[in-house]
Amino acid sequence: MSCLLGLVPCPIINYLCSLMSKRVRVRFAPSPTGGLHLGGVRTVLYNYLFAKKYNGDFLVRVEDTDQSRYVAGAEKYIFDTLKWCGLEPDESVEHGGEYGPYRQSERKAGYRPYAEQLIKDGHAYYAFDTPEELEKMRQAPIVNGVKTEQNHSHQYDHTVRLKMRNSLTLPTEETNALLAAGTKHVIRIKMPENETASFTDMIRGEVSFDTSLVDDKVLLKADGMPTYHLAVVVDDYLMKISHAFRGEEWLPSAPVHILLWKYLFGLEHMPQWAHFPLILGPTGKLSKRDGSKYGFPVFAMNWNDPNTNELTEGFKEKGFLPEAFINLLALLGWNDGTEQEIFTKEELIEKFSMERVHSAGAKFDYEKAKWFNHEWLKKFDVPDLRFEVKRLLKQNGITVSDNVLFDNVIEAVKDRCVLLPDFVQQSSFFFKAPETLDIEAVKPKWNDDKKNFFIAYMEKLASATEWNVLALENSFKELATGKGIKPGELQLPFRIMLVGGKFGPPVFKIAELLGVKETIARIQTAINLFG
RNA sequence: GGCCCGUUCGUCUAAGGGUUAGGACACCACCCUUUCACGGUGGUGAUACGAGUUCGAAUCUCGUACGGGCUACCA
Repeated sequence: MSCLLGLVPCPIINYLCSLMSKRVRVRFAPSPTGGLHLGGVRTVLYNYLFAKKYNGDFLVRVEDTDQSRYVAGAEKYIFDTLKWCGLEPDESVEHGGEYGPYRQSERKAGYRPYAEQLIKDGHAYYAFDTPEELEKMRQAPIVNGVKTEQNHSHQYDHTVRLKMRNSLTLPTEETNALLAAGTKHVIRIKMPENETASFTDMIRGEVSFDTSLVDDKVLLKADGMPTYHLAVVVDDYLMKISHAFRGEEWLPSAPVHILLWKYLFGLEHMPQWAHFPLILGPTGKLSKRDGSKYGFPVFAMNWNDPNTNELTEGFKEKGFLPEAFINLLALLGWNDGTEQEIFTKEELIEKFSMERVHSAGAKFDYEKAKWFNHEWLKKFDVPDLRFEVKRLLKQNGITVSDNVLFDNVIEAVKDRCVLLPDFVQQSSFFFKAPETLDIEAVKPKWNDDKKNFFIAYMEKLASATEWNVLALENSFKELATGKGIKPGELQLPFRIMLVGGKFGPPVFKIAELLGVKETIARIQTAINLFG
């Protein structure tokens, strides 16, 4: 890592130089094991924003090398999520590109040579230990043969590797014989002793590790698949990744990756790294369980686990707009330094900067998330909402035939909706007379005077020459005053007649949109009902 | 247990040695509105603790406490 002159060890200059000297290429590497949760989507988002900001490439490759956890359908789900969020990759399984294949399982054969090279160079070794032997090793150092809370696991590291069955302890001939016989084995990295592995995190600054304290991670599994550690380094190199961003949970494995870069390709080719803070739930790291427990989604879209047949609700189905979703996610751990909170995707791309991402974890607040959606609903114009609202109404058995009315209704109603499904309650009554009226809200104060008022009002409406909010309101108040009733006392009954309940836009606005015929019909129906 | 990361209102955060520690969500009050909202005005509310450096510390250093992550042939 050096800047152009190679003299000034300044991270910022190095960083700027790296931006100038190579094309920005970032990647997201999901494992197809389930739904994409908030943290996952935010990782995608920050990767995407960074790539787009510097006119770079955003690549998605799939980590499907753990077959025991592979879930059919999860890969498609992940790409569907990216599509919904508007964060589509430039290169991926689905989008093609010149660095494929983009599934690790399809790259399987390519990883072993790198692991073998490490062995040749003395940085890795074959290990033949069986699961039972490993278990025995982990039990061994425990005092009095008892596992305790304080001392429960033991690493496969420099303190024990010379007591295990591997190519460091076995004679060369025996190792070769075992390999020739096709004995199950893994390849482990040989972590050096007393070295410091360090790097400059774009968010946290310098982070360093004592290599003596890191274990000899498996690089190549017995089935020939690479572990994440080998795969991420090899693929990032081959795919020319310039910046690698991932969650904070990866920070402890950084020394392994740093060493692999050093041994395999040279540290000067290692991407710039940043580790994002975790997104926390009410009681700790946000988990799938938090969703059902506290009643908010944790996945971007509905995830139906084919193994358990368990459905986890998503933000999409809950009624969030994708624009609001990425907005709220972007602000969970980043801000642009001003007081602006509502950002379009284009603004986020323009203003995003990795240096302003927080280093501390952020607790997810569902109330604030809903506020973002509300703001976006208000910000949206009617045409932006037609499709979704129509779909929701249809789902609830309401067919819209009058498109002019439909637009007017959306306009009248959208500011009072927080989530998309709120449109159903707020607008159904415009297209379909309420099936039940909240009689209890009217009955106690209902009397003949009021009844007569509405009978007279119907007549007045029937002959009205003007049909708009102002005219309706004026004639209503005139008539009420003339009959010696306070107009205010009549507004609630009028609302119940038209809407069925105590909600919706201003009552005269509703009457205006409903039109003369429907308004009179509803008053008549209600009068009959109230008696 | 070991290693790593972190710590400003209940929550998300601003403040890069000098501010009455600012904003947003939530909450409360009032205004608007005789529905519910939107909107407007105001209010309650924070630098984890202890040392040190400094004329001056939320800010720099150290320690303590607390929280989180990792410690798999999972990613």
